[in-house]
Amino acid sequence: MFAVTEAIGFREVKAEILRRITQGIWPPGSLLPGELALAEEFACARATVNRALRELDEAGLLDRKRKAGTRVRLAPLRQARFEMPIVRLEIERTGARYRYVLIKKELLPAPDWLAARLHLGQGSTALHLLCLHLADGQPWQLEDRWINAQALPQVLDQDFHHEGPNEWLIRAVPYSEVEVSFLAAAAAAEEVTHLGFDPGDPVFRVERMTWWQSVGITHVTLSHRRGHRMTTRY
Amino acid sequence: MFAVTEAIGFREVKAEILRRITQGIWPPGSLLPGELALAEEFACARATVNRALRELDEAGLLDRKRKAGTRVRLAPLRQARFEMPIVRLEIERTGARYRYVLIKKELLPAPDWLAARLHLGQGSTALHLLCLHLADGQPWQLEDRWINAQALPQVLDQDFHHEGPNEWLIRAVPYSEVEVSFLAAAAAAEEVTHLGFDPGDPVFRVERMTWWQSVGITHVTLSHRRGHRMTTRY
DNA sequence: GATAGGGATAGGTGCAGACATAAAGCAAGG
DNA sequence: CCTTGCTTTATGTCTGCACCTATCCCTATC
Repeated sequence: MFAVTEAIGFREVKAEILRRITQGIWPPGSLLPGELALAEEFACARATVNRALRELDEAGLLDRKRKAGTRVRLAPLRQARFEMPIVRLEIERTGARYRYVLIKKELLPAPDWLAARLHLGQGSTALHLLCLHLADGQPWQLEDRWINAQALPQVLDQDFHHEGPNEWLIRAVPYSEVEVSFLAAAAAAEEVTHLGFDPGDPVFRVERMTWWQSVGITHVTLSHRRGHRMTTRY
Repeated sequence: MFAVTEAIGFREVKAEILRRITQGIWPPGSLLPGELALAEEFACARATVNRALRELDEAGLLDRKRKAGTRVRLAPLRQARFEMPIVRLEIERTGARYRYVLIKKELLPAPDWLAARLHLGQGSTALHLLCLHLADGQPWQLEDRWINAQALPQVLDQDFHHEGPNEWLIRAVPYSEVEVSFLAAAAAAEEVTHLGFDPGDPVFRVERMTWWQSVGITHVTLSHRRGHRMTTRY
């Protein structure tokens, strides 16, 4: 038939609005036209404009309030998003051969710091695991994990000699809340022994805690090999 | 009139689907009913189901493909999102008094490593700045910044004695691409001098590079005070 | 002048229907 | 058996419409 006018998609609307923001046509703090006006300008439905604006809002570039309208954020919210895949996949993706070693496994009364952070009651017991993940035989990541044995009695049936607790937990246990921290620390004894650091060397650590409906499930400290970086691009 | 049946919102649909996933009703890898079937079950429009599913997909819990349908991810994509506010706001939010000091400002030929990482041509010049951000008089963050002086000639008119380059850049310069890295490093001379570290102490560093339409704008290394953690909860 | 009430407005979300598009899977042909 | 191409189908997206709700802001009142 006749050439149909290209349908305007939310991506195009989003791109154009982004352009106007980055090029200063709509400077920081300024008020954007209403959704209806934009829909008219772009010759599309308001829902399309809405989605574009909503995504830019989520990306931290806009500030939207009912009745007040949509404004360009004074300082764009800067955020970084990191993917943290399972170690095995991360290693295999580099082309290296993955190997896993269980170094220690012990059932202990939960230490105070653990009880406090996971909100455990007095006298709780926890399974403590120390595991090493290797890439082509080289130490890659040391995993120091505590698992709430009350909340997860089935954990005692696992031997964790051939599969890390990480992958088992992901498969077997849901979580509702997570806290992740990144930090730099001086290499401790176990990091010296298993990752080849010298005492006091800077180590990049990730700490992760998870809860399921307010009950603490697990706490893990992941220590990375020398020179490890967590990088993201967007 | 008569009691109107509560409209089903995408949040409710999302919550119910999430419940079925976390409680194992729809185990990892399983195929969910189609959007149409779900819309019928929840007595809502397909668009509502679509939004719920789309958000769960973005959260990394689902894997959606046209024609193939929607599946529960075998391993939920684990991701962490960090907000990185402007240092001043971060400090003021803790209730502390913010202070900023310019330590060094020099115009230099871009060093090779910088030229390589920002894709600068031979013989480029760059403005090098060293700044300290303090909270209640205590060093909080050391900012070691390089700015492409070719791409941003107006940077030479700034004196940066009363405002950090960070805030000026945010206000004045757009960017199209960003790379952020987190890492642990041994304290270097400047970190020892200005942040009170002992030589070799572990320092948490953030490196950030930005480009505007493929031309490098700035590279910054942010070194944090002792014990700094980057934390997120979700 | 301070405050409480009441539009008017902008975004938030819902619905039903339509077409677009990717891709799985079957079928025909080599 | 392998490749190519078609059909089918689930998701992706858009359109218009409607109603809800938070809020700004103006006005009436104390």
